[in-house]
Amino acid sequence: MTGVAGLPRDFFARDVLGVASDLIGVGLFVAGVGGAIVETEAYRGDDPAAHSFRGETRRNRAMFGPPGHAYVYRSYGLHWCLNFVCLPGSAVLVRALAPEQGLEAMAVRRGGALPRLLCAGPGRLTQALCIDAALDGAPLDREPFLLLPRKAEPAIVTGPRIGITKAADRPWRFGLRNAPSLSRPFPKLAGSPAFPRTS
DNA sequence: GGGGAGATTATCT
DNA sequence: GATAATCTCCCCG
Repeated sequence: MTGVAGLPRDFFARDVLGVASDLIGVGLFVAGVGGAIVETEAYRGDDPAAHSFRGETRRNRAMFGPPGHAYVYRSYGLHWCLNFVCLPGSAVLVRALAPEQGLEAMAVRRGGALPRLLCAGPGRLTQALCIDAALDGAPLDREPFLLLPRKAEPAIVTGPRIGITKAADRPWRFGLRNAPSLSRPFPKLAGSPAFPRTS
């Protein structure tokens, strides 16, 4: 098997929306530290919110490379964010994990954060897993990465992507329903009993 | 060459 | 809720 470890060959070489959804529940480990992916977002080349929308730059070069590799970029000058490259110009942002392995290492790297907050956000999970520019463009089927297929069909919820202004209405955020480590809750459906119109 | 926005987060009010 | 931290790219001169 030559694909990403345990995942079907060409798992990433298809529409980014399907990849983002199918990544929920997949195990992500870096040097043995990590857990199950519980939140992702899809960014496509024809999507004004995507870094690749205006063409290739030094920062986004990995987004135009082969599928199944990492795209790591610095966010707001402080944090690193991890993406999985799919078809050229498209990628999945990994936003949150449910911590499983290496809890102590994560806690040290995260300054003693509560377990629920170790990997609950794109900047938090990269800090917990020691992901930075050194892994930009790295293949996901080799060390230090390890990806393991999910064991059961997860209950997936969707909603608008977080923190963007362009194409903000597209529901391209995917999550594991009721996961404690989500970066933020998913919005309830409008008109549901949880949100009575009080006007 | 300069100013502002951005796929964020910790800390304070 | 508001704000600071301060990298990279974009757009306008």
